[in-house]
Amino acid sequence: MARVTIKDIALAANVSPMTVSNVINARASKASPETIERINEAIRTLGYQPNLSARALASNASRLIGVVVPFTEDQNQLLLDNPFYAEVVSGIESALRARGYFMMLSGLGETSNEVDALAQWNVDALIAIGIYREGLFERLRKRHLPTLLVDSYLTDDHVHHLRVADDQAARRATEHLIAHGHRRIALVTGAVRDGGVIEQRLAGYRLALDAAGIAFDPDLVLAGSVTFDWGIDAADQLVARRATAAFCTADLIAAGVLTGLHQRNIDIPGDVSVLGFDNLPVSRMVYPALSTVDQTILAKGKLAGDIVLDMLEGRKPPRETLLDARIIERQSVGPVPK
Amino acid sequence: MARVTIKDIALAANVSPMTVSNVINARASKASPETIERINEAIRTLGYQPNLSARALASNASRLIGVVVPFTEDQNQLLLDNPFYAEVVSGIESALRARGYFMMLSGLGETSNEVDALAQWNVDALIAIGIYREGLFERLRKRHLPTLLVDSYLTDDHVHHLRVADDQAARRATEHLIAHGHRRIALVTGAVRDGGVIEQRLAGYRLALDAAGIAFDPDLVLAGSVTFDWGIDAADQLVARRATAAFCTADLIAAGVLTGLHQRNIDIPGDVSVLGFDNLPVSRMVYPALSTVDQTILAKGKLAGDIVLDMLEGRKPPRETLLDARIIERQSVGPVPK
DNA sequence: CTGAAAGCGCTTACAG
DNA sequence: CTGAAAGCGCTTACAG
Repeated sequence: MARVTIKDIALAANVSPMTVSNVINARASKASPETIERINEAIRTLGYQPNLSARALASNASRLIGVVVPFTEDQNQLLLDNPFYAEVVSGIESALRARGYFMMLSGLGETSNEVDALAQWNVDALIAIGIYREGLFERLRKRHLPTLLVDSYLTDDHVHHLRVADDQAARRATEHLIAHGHRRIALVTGAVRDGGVIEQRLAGYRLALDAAGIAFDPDLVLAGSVTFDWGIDAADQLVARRATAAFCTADLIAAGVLTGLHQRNIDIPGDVSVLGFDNLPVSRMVYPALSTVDQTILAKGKLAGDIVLDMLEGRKPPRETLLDARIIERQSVGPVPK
Repeated sequence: MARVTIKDIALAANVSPMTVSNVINARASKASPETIERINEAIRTLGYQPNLSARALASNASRLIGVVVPFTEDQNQLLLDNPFYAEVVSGIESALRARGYFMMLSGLGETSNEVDALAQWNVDALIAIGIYREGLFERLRKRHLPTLLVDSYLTDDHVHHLRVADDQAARRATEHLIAHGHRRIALVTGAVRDGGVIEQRLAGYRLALDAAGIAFDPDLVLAGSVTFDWGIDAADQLVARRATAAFCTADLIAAGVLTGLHQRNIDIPGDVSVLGFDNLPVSRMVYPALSTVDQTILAKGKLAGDIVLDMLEGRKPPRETLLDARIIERQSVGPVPK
């Protein structure tokens, strides 16, 4: 039982292989209704499955989209430490699947060449999530692949962008805390990097402070990494610096802050208010339930998929797509203690 | 700048394309050191990248592994609702990448034919996670693809298995609760299905009860779904049925139970003890930190990748691989209240 | 140690 | 509306 090919179908339906190809690819008006019916019948009875490698080779288009997610060298896996990635990827996958494309997912290290690997499969386009390192970016731009950068501020004429309006979102978040009477508001965050998302959020935070006439205190910016453990550590400094509220630029960090605060028997939000960012599922699971900035991650992923396919199908989506974020009020933010 | 092919290399190095092919594929002893050096030089300067579609077509092997994760029809995305999948997939991806294979990831619905899609790409093998439905299984077995089932008890001669020793793990978990003096121990779980993992855990739970001389009470088995929300609801019944401890067959459920209990001002573990299963990252983030059964998910994913590649490379791994699970003690389990 | 030839399963101009 | 031919970029026996 060798693989059934287009030739077998052609034989069975009494046409040439090329007519079969035309019918399969729905190039209408290229075959009579009867021919089409005969061919489809043959496809059904013989159980024909197109060979996509062959198609990709011949047509120079693969219907394959490469998705790269950064990972750090020391922990060699992706998705894991931040559920954010899982959710974006999930959104992308469903958007692609809905439109008949396939996803090739790869982690992307600092030095290695996973992008090359994807290129070898002739992916039609690339979606890169959270790329900020210039080096990687250079590597990406060398291939003239249609590329969508999610959550990156690196600029280039040949690249499309999708992100939330980070400065605005951070500004609103900070204002939310100010509206509850807080003035000593810490920003707990990952590393601030050029071209990264956190830089923008820091700017939004400062804008809100300025507008409220609160002096910016660099000691209140606690930059570490986007991890639960960093949040636990940051709780110490929060207390030491007498902050009454913490705006965390990731729910993962916020969850850590909550845990760190519990360990010191500090009441949330009685003593300290905590606001997150992302609205990950985990934000509902912690105690107290975390107030956070919703960035509709899943929708973002789907949109990423759709934008990239629009690019491929010549629908010229805008170079930059900005998503709105809104605050979800739960139990972790309250009025400033007297 | 057309694509540089094997021919270009051959031309530049003054050999035939087939020698280039031999060198690229490291078929040793097939070329003199000088030839090899000349070819590699040409590859470097011309920036040659093999076309994997062409290779797959010609060699009838793709180095592509299909990974399918079930999703439910109503919510059309994968990974999302259970971080467990994200972590397994992450493990698989890194194992495959380390050995030069690629992962093709797809959601798998009840009725749809994503497996067909993967087959069209000529994946060399399939890893299916959490497949229990007979229908799907039939579809899988029809293709004579090497297949590894993760967390499934469906049996078939042509399939390999990887899972934790669920009955044993559940038994030990229940015994852990019994050792703390509990006798009214609820089992909070997803739907119990033939060929599913939960069936086995239920069996282990009963074994532990029997061994301790505790009568099995069907009212104490709370079966819903593997979700946070189900956990919240289950908390009500826990109270109504006067359970002093809950063994949850997933951390996600346990997180919900914690939240539901908090809403009723029930102290954990003072009034009710809660034990989870999985040791997801979230189990550290909830309050109190969740005692749980560690099933080393990431390692499991890596192992899944390695087993499948061993199969492909003719190393004949055992048909069934069983993982051990151990209990991680944190703060959610305590002595039975007097 | 190296090569000429055929073929993997498709699609793409080009004809008719 | 349909077909014969060439080609996509590789690999695989088979020779020498």
